[in-house]
Amino acid sequence: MRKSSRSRAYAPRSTPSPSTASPLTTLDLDIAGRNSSIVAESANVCSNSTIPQAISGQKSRDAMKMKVADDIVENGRNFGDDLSQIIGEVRQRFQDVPPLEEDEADLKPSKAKNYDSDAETQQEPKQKKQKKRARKDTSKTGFDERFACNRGGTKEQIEDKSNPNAFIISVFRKMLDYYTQINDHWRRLAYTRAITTLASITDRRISSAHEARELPNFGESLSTKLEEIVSTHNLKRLQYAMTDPISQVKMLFLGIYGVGPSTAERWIAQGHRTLDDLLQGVTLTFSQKIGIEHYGDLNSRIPRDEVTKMADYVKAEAAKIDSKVELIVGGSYRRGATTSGDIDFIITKEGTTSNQQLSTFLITLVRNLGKQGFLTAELAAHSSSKDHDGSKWHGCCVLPRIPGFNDNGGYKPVWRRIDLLLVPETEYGAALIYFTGNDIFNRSLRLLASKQHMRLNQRGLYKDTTPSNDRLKGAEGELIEGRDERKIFKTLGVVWREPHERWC
DNA sequence: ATTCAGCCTTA
DNA sequence: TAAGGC
DNA sequence: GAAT
Ligand SMILES: O=c1ccn([C@H]2C[C@H](O)[C@@H](COP(=O)(O)OP(=O)(O)OP(=O)(O)O)O2)c(=O)[nH]1
Ligand SMILES: [Mg+2]
Repeated sequence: MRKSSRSRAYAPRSTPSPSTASPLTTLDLDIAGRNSSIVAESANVCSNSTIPQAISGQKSRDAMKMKVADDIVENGRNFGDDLSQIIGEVRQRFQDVPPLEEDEADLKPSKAKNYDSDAETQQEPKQKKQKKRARKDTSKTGFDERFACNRGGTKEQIEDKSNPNAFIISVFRKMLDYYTQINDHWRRLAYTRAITTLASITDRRISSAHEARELPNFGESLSTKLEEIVSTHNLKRLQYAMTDPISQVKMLFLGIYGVGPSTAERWIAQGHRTLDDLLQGVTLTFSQKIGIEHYGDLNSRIPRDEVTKMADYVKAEAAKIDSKVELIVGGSYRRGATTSGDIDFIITKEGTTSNQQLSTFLITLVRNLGKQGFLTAELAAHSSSKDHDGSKWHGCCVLPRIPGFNDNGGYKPVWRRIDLLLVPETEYGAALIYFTGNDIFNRSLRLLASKQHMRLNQRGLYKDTTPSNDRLKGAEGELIEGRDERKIFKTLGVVWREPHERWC
């Protein structure tokens, strides 16, 4: 059932020929890439934390250089020089590297380890000071500022200049970046929240652990770190994180589309340290193969004007199939980003009430775009393999040569990730919220909904069947609204925010 | 000890 | 089901 | 990592 079920339908898995990186012309596709976003985490909290293009949670980032197999050439050039050096270092120092201390895992909370994962945090078991700060009474206003969705934020204000604790924030952000890359889910959440707290303080400087401890979202560990930052102007943990060879390798592996914390750590445990090692020593999934093959492309950002070109291309093709179908570019593009990690399309049509009514269109669109060489790989697509109503299509694409636009100094295909989301008109509003994000905004909004005994997902806002009662997705709950974006905000008591104000 | 959003696809 | 991703 |  593995390979067989997968292959049928429209497009075979792609046949990316490493050396021949020019998808166009080849009929049918070779699909590849897609993005891998590690995006930020955290529910409430946010204000002006996470960064759009600067950090953008993407796996990219400077440290993301990589070394690819010699036979794999990206854009005609073999890249990986400096990375090679880093890797080389890793190789050597590898032998006497401590067993990667704790775990940093964000896996299952199952085998919870009690001991602090931070060596430096080892403090005496000082009795917890009662920190039962009175929580904000939100019952009256119905407006809980602890939720990021209620604070909003624009990509501009992310660079909060004059904040008395700006330096502390900057260091915490680096820690956040680190945990984002290393994919430590919950620490990311914790740091995001702490940063939000600090960012909201505009009238004073926090300079001691004691002082910090009184703040929301600041526990023992973060308070201690804050003091260390203020007093020593440095943070050992960060210093270590940035230089630890194993962490670097983990980040390298996490940059591969289709590789998460579990796989990355397993490979490291098995002794792998470079992408070469992986190509030769492990069994890769289809996505991972493409992830490695197009490591550079897929970890690079897409300029806004290029996203626009891609959108035009796809829309034009869609119009030939069914002019009534509407395509909206969501994601960071809709939020006004100057660069995006991928391109996200919402596909809808007036009068539709189910994905099935759109699946035929999708299949045709994908087939046509594949024939043209625009789509180059299929990474996930329920729609094409099953006869039911698949709701999404994830793959890769390459913008063809456009004279005067991307052929300066010669055209070279660049693989980009593309996501298509099928949306019946009845779910348009909820889907728009979902696909516009950002992710933190969404989570905040959903958390807020749940606290009001409602459930928000990409299809709609539902009235739940009691908090404890259900929990089993069997109980759908009653649909409150799915069509209108604004109504959903309103029902939740959240002030309307334009897409560009949803950077959390 | 649990929760931190909620859902879809792949292997 | 575990893992990865949106 | 923090709150409950
Ligand atoms: O964990 C996630 C990831 C994404 N999304 C939503 C919000 C996001 O805006 C949209 C598209 O996902 P994508 O990964 O493309 O993020 P983006 O906001 O478009 O940023 P990028 O520029 O990296 O593509 O899906 C979530 O709800 N949860
Ligand atoms: Mg996107």
